[in-house]
Amino acid sequence: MTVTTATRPMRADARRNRESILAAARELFAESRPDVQIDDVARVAGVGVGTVYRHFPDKQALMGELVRERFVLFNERMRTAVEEGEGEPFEALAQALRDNAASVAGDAATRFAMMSGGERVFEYVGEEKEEFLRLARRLVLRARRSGELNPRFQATDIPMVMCGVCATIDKGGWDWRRHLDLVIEGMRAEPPAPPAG
Amino acid sequence: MTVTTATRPMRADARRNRESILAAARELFAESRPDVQIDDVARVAGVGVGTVYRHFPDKQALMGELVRERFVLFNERMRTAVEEGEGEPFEALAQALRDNAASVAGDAATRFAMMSGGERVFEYVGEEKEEFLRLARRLVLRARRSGELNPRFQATDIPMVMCGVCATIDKGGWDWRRHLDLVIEGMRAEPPAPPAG
DNA sequence: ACCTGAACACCGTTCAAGT
DNA sequence: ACCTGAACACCGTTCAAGT
Repeated sequence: MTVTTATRPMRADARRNRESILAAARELFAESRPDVQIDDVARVAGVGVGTVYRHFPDKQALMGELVRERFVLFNERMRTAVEEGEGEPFEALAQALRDNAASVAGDAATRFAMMSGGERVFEYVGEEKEEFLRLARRLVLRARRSGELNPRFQATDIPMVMCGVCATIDKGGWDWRRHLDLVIEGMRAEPPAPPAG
Repeated sequence: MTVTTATRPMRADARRNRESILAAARELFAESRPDVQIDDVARVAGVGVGTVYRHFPDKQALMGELVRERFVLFNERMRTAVEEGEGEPFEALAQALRDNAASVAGDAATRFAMMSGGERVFEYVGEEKEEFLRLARRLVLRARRSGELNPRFQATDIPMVMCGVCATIDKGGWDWRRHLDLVIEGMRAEPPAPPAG
């Protein structure tokens, strides 16, 4: 007897509208710098404002869905790292971070949603965030056992550093790859002390 | 013949008002989570809204001044590191970063202004930002010469990593000290290759 | 020279009426 | 069951009138 949120299938037009709204949001959030208005999202999606609010209780929920979908991609990448990184556990972890960072770097809409959407945005990503952490724990544990990962590094540090790198992606002309590489260097275990003498 | 922005002294009541407004802004930005209204700033400062706008062209300018004042403190700390860190250049740099991060960590108002104020906020901090970079360059150069700093680390990486750490200060229950320590480990030069054999 | 606050503009959100 | 868009509420900003 499992408890599932009973989501009966949507009417076809409603489903289409929902997709149009998300597509419009992605387009507008990605392009416009100052801020995006729900009226514009509705217009570009070809629906009334009320329809946007029928699908998403408020603006943050709409942003939250963009973030949630990005997390689904993060998790796919993390799963690949778990499955295929057996041989080089540290490098598998590092490369998953690089790929996920590149993934946000290429998605201005989600970045905007994550950064300026406030905490509430992540309320809509609960399940995916948990799955992310489960996968992170597996990657971290394995890399730690291989001795290449700094033993003080924790799985929860992964979203932390991702957030840090992400925050610097479109500011100050900085180079996020350089930032991430720096962090990855910090994640490496210190090499064993040289043989005495 | 130097060009200075001719700022004639303000009338005493105007100066007092300006200070009240900044104090009110600091108080409100630090406390209220969702967002702060200019009307509230004016009320707490005991002035009319128009007075706020007479002193600060818009909300971002007000936030910008909070950030600017924090940068003045950053720079004081950086100068101390330059002057007193001769003996241990890497540690001097690292400790300046730790102290400045602690400084923002204890100032929710500025943090809020930096994070949610958008790029425009930093337009009001130009001079202090340049001075910060000058000091950063001196610290980095010296630490690099000592051989303790990763030679690929640049002065402009300092605001970048500060921004990254800062972005994670009041989210997700993360530990910013841990985050910064990780980055500092990444900044360290790799130890010389062990003697062949 | 500076202050005030009512009025305006803008944009997130609601809801009565429609299919 | 879902859609529409005019109306409302909220808040940043302006400006005519005041000292």
